[in-house]
Amino acid sequence: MPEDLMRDEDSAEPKKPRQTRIQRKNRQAILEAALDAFAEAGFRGTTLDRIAEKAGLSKPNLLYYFASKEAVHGALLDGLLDLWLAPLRAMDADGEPVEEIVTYALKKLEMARVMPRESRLFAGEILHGAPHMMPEIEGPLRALVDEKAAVIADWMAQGRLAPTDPRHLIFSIWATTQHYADFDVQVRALLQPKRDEHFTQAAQFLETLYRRALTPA
Amino acid sequence: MPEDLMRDEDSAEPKKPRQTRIQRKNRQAILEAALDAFAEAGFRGTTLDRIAEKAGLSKPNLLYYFASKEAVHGALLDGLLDLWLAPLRAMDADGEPVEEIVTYALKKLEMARVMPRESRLFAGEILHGAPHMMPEIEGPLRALVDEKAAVIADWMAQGRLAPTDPRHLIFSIWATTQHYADFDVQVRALLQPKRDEHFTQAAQFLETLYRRALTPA
DNA sequence: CGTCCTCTTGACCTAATGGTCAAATTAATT
DNA sequence: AATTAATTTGACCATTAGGTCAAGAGGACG
Repeated sequence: MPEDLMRDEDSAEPKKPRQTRIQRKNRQAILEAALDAFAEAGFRGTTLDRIAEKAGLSKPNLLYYFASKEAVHGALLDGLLDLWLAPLRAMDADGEPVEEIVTYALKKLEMARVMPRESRLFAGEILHGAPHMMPEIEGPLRALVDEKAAVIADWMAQGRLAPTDPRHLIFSIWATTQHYADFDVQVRALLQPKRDEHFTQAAQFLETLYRRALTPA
Repeated sequence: MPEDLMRDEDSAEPKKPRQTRIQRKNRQAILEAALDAFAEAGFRGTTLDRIAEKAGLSKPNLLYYFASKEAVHGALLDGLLDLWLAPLRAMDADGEPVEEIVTYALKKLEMARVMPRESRLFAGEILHGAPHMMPEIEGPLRALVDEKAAVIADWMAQGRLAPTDPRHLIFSIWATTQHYADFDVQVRALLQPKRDEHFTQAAQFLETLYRRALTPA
């Protein structure tokens, strides 16, 4: 999974592979292990030994691939926002407004289901003040939100969507969908323990919620 | 604030004060400082020295009042769930359904505004698997949710509320409201930096959202 | 005002943890 | 096969952090 989170230095110029076979494999294993660990216990709660163990390496060997614990964390975070926002980017100004938004919410829910670790990693980062991600949030994220909020506002102005605050609408979609990843243990504890069935219910609920709230009178 | 989170041993039998004036003051200061610290940096990211410093005590002195870091954390968590669920408890089966739910959501939002630290403390706990709170979640919380879900289901059966999944409805209220506390830095980074004005907007948005989605056709 | 109990602290201990390093081992390359 | 470069690791180090302890300072009260 963290494949998506790894910056590939040489995407434009495949001059020198730079990454040997072994390197690629081990970096990969480290990021995978770290994602697991960080999502579970947070940055401070995760030890290098634990990551190394999960990755099947010795600690010094891990540090041969990443300069520090921070570096591992940073590598994970680097690609995360992009990955996370892909569905929002895909929201099409030329589509049918209600469908676009419902689709967005459902895609986001699906991501929460398939990538709960990424969601938790992100949640932890924001919860503790976004020390690493602030620039990306204030830059690209804000730009994207501004853009899409404008699209939604347009739809509303055209009467194709019941009027409400576009930004808070987006927040509510983030909140309701990520909730199923970030508060997973709580959700599971409060529902019957049928395997992931609740994601289907959640999808139905959210579709109903947003369809009712946004379909123009 | 953590006054509410402190277990008062002697509520029924005021036999022995047990708590001296100094004790009350210092325990209080410690919990207040710890709430700040834990909410900001999480359990593992918070040091006893930091708490002691914030509380204006020496570390050994802090440990005179609480046996361990765990104990401080536990003391904070102990009262938290009760405090957190008070608004849901207040939801009245005899009230007007839509109003009851909208009121609940708005109360919850208000709590997120007034007690963001408590919200973050809770979020961190759940995010990392609820190691301390699981019993309370599976016990009292689940019971309360079951009870209120039944009330909501009743309302829906009576046609006084548009039908949908009651539990997921509750989750959505938790998610959308707590989002403003837990993801505060993100919310602020994406909106104009007007002081807490966004809580008013959020209230309007949420009221609209739930009113539209729940008012029977 | 002396005694007992509460409170406070400086010094100290130990375990955990992030990180280093030189030496050894293994893969590439010629 | 030899040489070079990449990879791996055991031993080590320094710092941090949770927690202890014995002794001292402060308060309550007969």
